[in-house]
Amino acid sequence: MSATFRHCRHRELEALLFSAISSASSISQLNQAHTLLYRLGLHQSSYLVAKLLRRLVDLRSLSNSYAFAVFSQVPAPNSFLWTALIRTSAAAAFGPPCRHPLVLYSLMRRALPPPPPLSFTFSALLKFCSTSRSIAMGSQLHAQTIFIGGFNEDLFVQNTLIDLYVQCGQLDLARKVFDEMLVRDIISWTSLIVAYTRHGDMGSAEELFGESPVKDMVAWTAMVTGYSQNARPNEALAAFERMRMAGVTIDEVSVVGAISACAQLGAVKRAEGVRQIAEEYGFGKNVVVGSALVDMYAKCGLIDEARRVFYAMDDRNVYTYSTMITGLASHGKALDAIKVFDEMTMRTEVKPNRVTFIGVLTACSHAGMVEAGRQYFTSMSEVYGITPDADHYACMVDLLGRAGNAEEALELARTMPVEPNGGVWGALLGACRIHGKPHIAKIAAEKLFELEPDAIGNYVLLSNVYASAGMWNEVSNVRKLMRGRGLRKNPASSWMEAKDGVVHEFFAGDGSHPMSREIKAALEELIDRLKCRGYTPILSSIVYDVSESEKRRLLNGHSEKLALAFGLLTVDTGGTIRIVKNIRICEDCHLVMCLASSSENREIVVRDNMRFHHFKDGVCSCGGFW
DNA sequence: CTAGGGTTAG
Repeated sequence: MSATFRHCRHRELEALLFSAISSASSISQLNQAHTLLYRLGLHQSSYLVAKLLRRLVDLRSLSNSYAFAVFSQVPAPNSFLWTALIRTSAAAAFGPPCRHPLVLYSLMRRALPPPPPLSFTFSALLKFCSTSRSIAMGSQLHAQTIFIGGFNEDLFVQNTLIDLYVQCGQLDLARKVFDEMLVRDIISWTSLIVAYTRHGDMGSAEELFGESPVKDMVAWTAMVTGYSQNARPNEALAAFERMRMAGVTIDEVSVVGAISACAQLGAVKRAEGVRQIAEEYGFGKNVVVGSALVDMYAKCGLIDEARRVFYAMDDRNVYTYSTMITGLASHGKALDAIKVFDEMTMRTEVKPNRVTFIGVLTACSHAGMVEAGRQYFTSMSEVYGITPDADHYACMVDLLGRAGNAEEALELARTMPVEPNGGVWGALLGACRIHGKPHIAKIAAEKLFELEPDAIGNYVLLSNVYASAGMWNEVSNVRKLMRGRGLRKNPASSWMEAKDGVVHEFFAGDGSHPMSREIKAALEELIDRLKCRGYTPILSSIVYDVSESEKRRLLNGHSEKLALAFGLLTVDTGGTIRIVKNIRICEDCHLVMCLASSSENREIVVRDNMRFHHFKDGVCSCGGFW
C-alpha cells in the first residue's frame, strides 16, 4: 500500500520536474531545475537527465562540460540518456571533456548489455554526419545499417540517410536510398523534393510531387518556395493557389514563398492579395513573414508601405533591418537607409552582417555619397569586425566609378586584397557606360568575358560604350564575338499590372497586344506633346549603326514606352503608373518618363533590374545616378 | 527523433 503510494508520489514528482525542465526558457532556469533534481535525489534518473540534455540542445546554450557533468551523476545511464548525450555532443563543437559522438556510441555499446542498437540512437549519429557534412563517416554508418535487422524498414534511419546524402550534395545516393526503401512516408518524399528544388531541378521535383501519394502542408510549401527560389514567381503563386484550393491549411512558412514571389513580380494587386491572406491568419507578427513583406512592398515600389510594415513589427532581426536598408537604397533614399542602420546599431542588440553593409554601401553609391561610403567601408572591419569580401569591393568600385572616378575605381579593382569577381568588373564597366571611358571599359570587359562568358549583358554594355564613342569598328567586333559564342539576347520586356490584377507584358516593337493600335497611337500623341515642350530624342541610346530615322523608330518601340502608353490609357486619373522592366532603362526612355510625369500630371514608378525610378513633376528620384 | 522560411552588388 505505502509502496504504491510512494511510487505514485515519485511518478507525480517526476512528471512535475519533467514539465519544469521542458518549460525552462533559459540556461539559468534550466540550472534551477537541475538544482531541484539534485535536492530531491532525482538527479540519478536517466529519464529526467535525458530531458535536461535535450532541452540544453533546444536552447542552443551548449555547455559541453555541463552536459557531461550532469550525465556523469547518473550511475546507470540507459540508452535514452546515452542517445541524448550523443545528440548534445553532435550539436556542439565538441571539446574536452566531451567526446566525439562516435566515441560516445562505442562507450555506450560497451556500457550497456548488448541489445540490438536502437534506431533513434543510430539516427542521431547519422544526423551528426549530415550536419557536419561528413560523407565518409556517414557512408560507413550507412554500410553498417544494412546489416542491422529491421533498419531497412526503419523510417527514421532511412529518412536520416536521405538527409545525410542531400546535405553532402550527393543527390544520386539520396535517390538510391529513396528508391530502395521498402516503406516511405511523406517525409521521405518531401526531403527529396526539397533536394531537387535546391539544385534548381524543378522538373524532377514536380515529377516526385505528382507521384507522392499524400501531399501535406509541408510538401505543398516546399513546391511553392521551390518555384519562388528558382525565379518562377508565377508558378509559385499558382502552386500556392492550388494548395489553398486543395483545402490544405497554411502557416507562416507557406505564405513566405508566395510573398517572395510577389516581390519578384513587382505586382501590387497580387501582393495586396497575399498580404491580406497573411493578415487574416495573423501571420503578420512573425519576423520572417514581416521581413518578407517589407521586401515585397519595397520591390513593388511601395516604399512607404514597406516602411509602415517595418515600424509596426514587434521583433526585428538582421534580415529585417538589412531588407529595409536595401529597400530604401534601391529607391535612392540613402539618408533614410543610413538612419535605419544607425537605429539598428545604436538602439538595438542586432548586429549588422555582410549583407547589411552591402545595403548601406549601395545606398551611398546610388546617392553619390562617396565620403560617407568610404567611412562605412572602413568601419565595417574596424568597428564591426567584418572583413570586406569581393561583393563589398564591388560596391566601392561602383561608388567611385559612378561618381565619375573610374581611374580610382580601376586602381581599387587591381589592388584589392581579395580576388575581384564579376561584380567588381561589372561595376567598373557600368561606370564606363555612364562616363564613357572606352579604354577602361575594355579592361573590365576582358575580365568579364573570362569570368562570365555567357552573360550577354556585358557584351551589350561594352558595345554600348563603343557606340557612344562612335567606335563602330569595335562595336561590330563585339557583335561578332557574341555571335561566335552563340549568345542570343534575352528579349527586353516591360510589364504592368492592370486594374484586374492581370499582368500585361510588352516587348520592343511588339504589336501582339490586343490594344496595340491604341497604344501606338497614344504613344505618338504623347511624343508629339513632349516635342512641343522641347523633347529631342536621345539617338545615342540606340547602339546600332543605322540611319537617324530608323533610330527614332526603334526608340519609340522600346517596351517601357509601350507600357507607359498602356498605363496612360488604362490607369485611373491620378493613379500611379507602375512599370517593371527586366533590363536597365535607357536614357531616352528615362527622359520621356520625366517629361511625361509633368505633361500628363502623373506619378510614374519604374523598376528596372537595378533600382527604382520615381518620376514626378518632371524629375526623377534617382537624380541622374543610374 | 526525420521534411518547408526572409536580405546580396554591376
